[in-house]
Amino acid sequence: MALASVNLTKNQKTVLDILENSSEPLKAYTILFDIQKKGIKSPLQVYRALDKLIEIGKVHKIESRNSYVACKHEGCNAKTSTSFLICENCDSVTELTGNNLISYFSKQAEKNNFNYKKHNLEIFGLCENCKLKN
Amino acid sequence: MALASVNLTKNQKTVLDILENSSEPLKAYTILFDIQKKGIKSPLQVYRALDKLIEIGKVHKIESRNSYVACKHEGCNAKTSTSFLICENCDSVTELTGNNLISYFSKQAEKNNFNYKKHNLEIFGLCENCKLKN
DNA sequence: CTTAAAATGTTATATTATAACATTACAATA
DNA sequence: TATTGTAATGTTATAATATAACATTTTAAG
Repeated sequence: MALASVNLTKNQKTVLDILENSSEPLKAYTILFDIQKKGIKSPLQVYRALDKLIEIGKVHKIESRNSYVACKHEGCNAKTSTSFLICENCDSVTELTGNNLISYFSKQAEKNNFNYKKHNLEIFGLCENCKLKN
Repeated sequence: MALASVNLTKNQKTVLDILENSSEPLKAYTILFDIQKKGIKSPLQVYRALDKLIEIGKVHKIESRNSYVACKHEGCNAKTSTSFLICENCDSVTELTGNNLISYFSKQAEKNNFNYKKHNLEIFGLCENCKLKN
């Protein structure tokens, strides 16, 4: 079986590759336009690759921006939950890790008799670089 | 000046009214179809009303669902930040309030030298009713 | 009243995402 | 290796979500 990445297909590898080499989140149609040389011609091919990559946790979607970002954490367990710091100035994105968020949210949910399963968290503000510049 | 709601225009009132009387979040085009009798004919009229209502904090957007929900908290200060519990079974939505989340996120952000401004949080799972049924 | 800002009405179009269906690749196993 | 079932692909069309542009009207403040 080996690592999930070993099993990626051509289209999936192509899409993951462009995301991993991007310094910022990309939109589906941006990905499409950037890789039309590599045989991917239709939106659906991009979306299907993204779906799979998200499913195995190699890519996360940033909901508020309709953008996609490659996960940098080897063996990231965020197949479902994601937590991001998003810079409003330069659009850079940092992923928060660690389970302390999950246990915190579980408790918050419990107070409302709600059974926690997963979450999306997007924190907006200024990254270190942009803080210094302003 | 008085309360923000006093200053709402006809279209804004119409859109807010349908959201406040809905038991669940609504999509923009659902709102449009539901209120065409009241003189709203184009998507833009709905989106403009929504933009304004979001700006004054009477409505929040649920990013992962492209849906909109009326805020039930009198004088809600969540003009920008939002925190929701979303039931995966029945799609009901509960808004979390209180500033403890904000101070928690500020600290998490600071650990990454990130200057917190606002956030969107969406927690998915089972609401109290659906927990009991399953 | 006047005037400036905000909201409206309308048409067109941009952006994001999925449906449907025929075909191909591929791994498990009989 | 032949079979077979699952996943992935390729392709066309279309659905769903959201904004641009611009002329006009309403509104509230001075």
